[in-house]
Amino acid sequence: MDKRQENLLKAIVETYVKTIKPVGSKALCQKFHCSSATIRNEMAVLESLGYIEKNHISSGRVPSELGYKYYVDNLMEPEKLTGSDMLKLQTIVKNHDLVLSDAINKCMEIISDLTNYASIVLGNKASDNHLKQVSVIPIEDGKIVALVVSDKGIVENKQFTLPDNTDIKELIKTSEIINKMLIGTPINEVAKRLELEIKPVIANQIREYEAVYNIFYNAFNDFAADNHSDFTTHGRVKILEQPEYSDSESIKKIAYKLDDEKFMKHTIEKDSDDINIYIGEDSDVDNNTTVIKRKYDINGQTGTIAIIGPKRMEYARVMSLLDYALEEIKKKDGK
Amino acid sequence: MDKRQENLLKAIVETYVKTIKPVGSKALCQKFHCSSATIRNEMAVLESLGYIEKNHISSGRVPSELGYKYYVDNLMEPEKLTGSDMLKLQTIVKNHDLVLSDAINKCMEIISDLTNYASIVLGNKASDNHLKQVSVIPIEDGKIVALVVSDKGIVENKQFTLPDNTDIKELIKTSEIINKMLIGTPINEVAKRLELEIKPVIANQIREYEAVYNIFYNAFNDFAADNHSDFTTHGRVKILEQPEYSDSESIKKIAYKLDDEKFMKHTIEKDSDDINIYIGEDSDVDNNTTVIKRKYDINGQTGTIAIIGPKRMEYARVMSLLDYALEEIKKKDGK
DNA sequence: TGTTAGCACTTTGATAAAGAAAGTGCTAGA
DNA sequence: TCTAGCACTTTCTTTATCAAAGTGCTAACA
Repeated sequence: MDKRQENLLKAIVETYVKTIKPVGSKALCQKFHCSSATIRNEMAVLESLGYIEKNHISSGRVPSELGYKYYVDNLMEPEKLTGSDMLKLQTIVKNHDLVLSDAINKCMEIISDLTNYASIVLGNKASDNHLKQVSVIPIEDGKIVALVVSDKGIVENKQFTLPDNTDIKELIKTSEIINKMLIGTPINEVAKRLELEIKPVIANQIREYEAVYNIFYNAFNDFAADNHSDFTTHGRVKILEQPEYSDSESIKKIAYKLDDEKFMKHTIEKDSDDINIYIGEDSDVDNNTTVIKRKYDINGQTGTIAIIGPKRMEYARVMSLLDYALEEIKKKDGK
Repeated sequence: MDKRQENLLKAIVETYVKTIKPVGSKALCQKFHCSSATIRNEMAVLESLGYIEKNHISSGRVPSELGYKYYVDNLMEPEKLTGSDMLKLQTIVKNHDLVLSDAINKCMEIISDLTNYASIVLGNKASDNHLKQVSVIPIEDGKIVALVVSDKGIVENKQFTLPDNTDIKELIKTSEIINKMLIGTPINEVAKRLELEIKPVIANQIREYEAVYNIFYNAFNDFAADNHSDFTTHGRVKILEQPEYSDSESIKKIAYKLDDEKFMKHTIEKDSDDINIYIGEDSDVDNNTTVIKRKYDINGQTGTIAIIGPKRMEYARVMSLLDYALEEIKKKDGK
């Protein structure tokens, strides 16, 4: 591919992203100062290389998956955000006195609004959360709430009906023992240590220790790997405005995928790179869909954010929006 | 309307619900032991009364909104559930040792699965929740988590960055004061009492009392009226299987509504009757949609459950499913 | 007076035909 | 190496046709 062919591919991708219509040779004459026939010849080359495709023999060209990939890897230029886009993100970050995770969520909500793509925020992994405190609070009707708080501020709670013969005091005593012995343990390892270290200890001190043990065991299991609730989606409906999802079959497909938390988590956690762009087939969502995911680490708080939209995505703009949002948040969180 | 006309309306509604096709006169001959012409004459009467409609001059008949209402109020007979339906609900209620609210949620999820309608569970109102405990837990980076627990077991948590000059001890001391003075207060009144009763008290005892006060004020405000998180939707995607939502415009419309928590809460809370059935226009969702809502009170735990589906809903079956689920839960919770 | 057979009439929905629009590939000449 | 020209292809839209389904009405019947 020579320079002109690269420029042509770039122009085809960017025109198609804007117009959503297959790009014909005539449309690009002006930009390249040559005739449509010349463009057609070059297009034939790009097509033989697999970067662009035709829907049918006499239609304009559409970027192929390979074409998008080449564009993203080699041709895309960073896009300058509009003042309005920047302002909206700034307003969020500055005006509200939000903690980090709320600020990230708000920003991703805004980005989803601005672009009509869906967005996802996935917080720290369970293994990055360490036990800070467990407590037991009696509520009405002989029930209790077990609370688990991690050092990152994630809170999980679960209600239990207090088994007969169990004294609330025994639960509280056990929670104190746990707090003494297990603080700082990665959340997903607590259940194991509970069995190995706590159970033998309470066996001597607590009367109904089996029942008590089970309550804590269940509470922690809910908070264990892959099950913590620090996962938020925005714009699951907004994305339906994209014409790629305008027939009911596509709508259902994308809606089901976005609704499937387990699947989305897996897609977003699968590679360990800082930035991944999964285009079409690679997205595992739908041949027409792209997932852009990106890790963040702001003063030790880590997580992943992702944007889900059509393959025909405004790649440069999305990258800039994510950059800008993370930078603004970092700036503010630092001060 | 005489008896035969009522039976005819009943047959039209039930046939249409099953077949989703306008009901012609021929289809009902057998059932009524008469000719299609007779049925046509009776249909003309029902149409003039506004209970059924035609899509076009030569199409079969479809129940009108008024027709559905009449059916629900006067003609519908309680439906015997299939063994399989009952079994699925029983399995949930019995096998898992779930607390009440989890059991209700699970059941509504099952009902949504069984029917392909969406379902909603709305727990106790903020005013039914009374303060049980507030606590402050320091986490990393000088942040804290403020926890509010109600007597119904609802837990809300909010992170704050600890303002400079604020000592965590002052926060904890304040939380103890609140726990001493305000336990039992309806959650939505706490913010007010905080200002009137707590603020003056801590003004003398706490150094940076303004900052401390603000943290608790904000924490409670989040838990106040209409903002508590005890609201769950199931089957927002499942409902798209209904042919009423098969063109993209209808899909988007229902998806937006179901995604709008504020709107759904309002729809489900608006009347104070035990059971309300909002058909079509009345549902405020969509002319093709019905909302069935129903309050429950199981041993003092109150709330509302709702089913959202097409106007062409299996009314009798849904009512029976809701009845059965609530009864099973009540049975189990009592023992 | 209620019921029914018969028939003309209407709308829908599927299928096919026709023509315009958009765009390509290829050839030949500059 | 570029370009003008042209035949060719596919899609999209419009129009026509025809069977299917169902109604309303009339007239006859029990």
